Amino acid sequence: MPDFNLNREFFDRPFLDVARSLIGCTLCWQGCGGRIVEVEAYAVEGDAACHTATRRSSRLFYQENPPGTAYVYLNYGIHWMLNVLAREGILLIRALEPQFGIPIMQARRRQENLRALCSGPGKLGQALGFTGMDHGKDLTGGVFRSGGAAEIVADRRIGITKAAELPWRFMEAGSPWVSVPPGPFAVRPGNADSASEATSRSGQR
DNA sequence: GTGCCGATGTAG
DNA sequence: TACATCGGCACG
Repeated sequence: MPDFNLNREFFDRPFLDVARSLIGCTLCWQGCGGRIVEVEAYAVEGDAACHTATRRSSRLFYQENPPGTAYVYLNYGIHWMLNVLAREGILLIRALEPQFGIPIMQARRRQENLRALCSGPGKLGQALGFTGMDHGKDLTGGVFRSGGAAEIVADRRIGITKAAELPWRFMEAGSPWVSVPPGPFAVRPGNADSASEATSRSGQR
């Protein structure tokens, strides 16, 4: 089984490729983390939901930092969101299967249930202890490591109002650790007939 | 199970 | 003012 560090070259690829590749990889931050099962992608150009569309400071940050840099920000005044810069895009790490430092994460979350530890970007940020102090840090030094093969499902992004129809929320198929399971619009990337796939999926519900 | 709602910081 | 969210509470 391959287990190598995800270096600068890994993140310096088209951001959608990086997003898909991250599923099944490992994230370990100061002893806490696990297997990544959900990642959302935002395009630096032409994506109304991306911070770069409305924030000059965000565009500047993207321009001044290389792929593999942490983009951490506070949302709703409460939740720290972990993102990683990639080529032409920013990737939100939304959920992972807890594997490392579980007692510490349980303490930070004040939550015993493993399913509730990292199943959402806010929970993940709290469990791993990310804060604004980590904004701008380099994550290519062993934080991310490759994992085994993963079957990918793509669905619409959630929690946003602008450009929400883009199928840029990537998950591991069948994973019980995601924030929200794939819905009727979910597709397997690379499937030519996504519409019929979505129809048959919704019909099985 | 569903749905509403308040918390709380900050960029624009 | 609008958020890339979450947990608690009401309901039944």
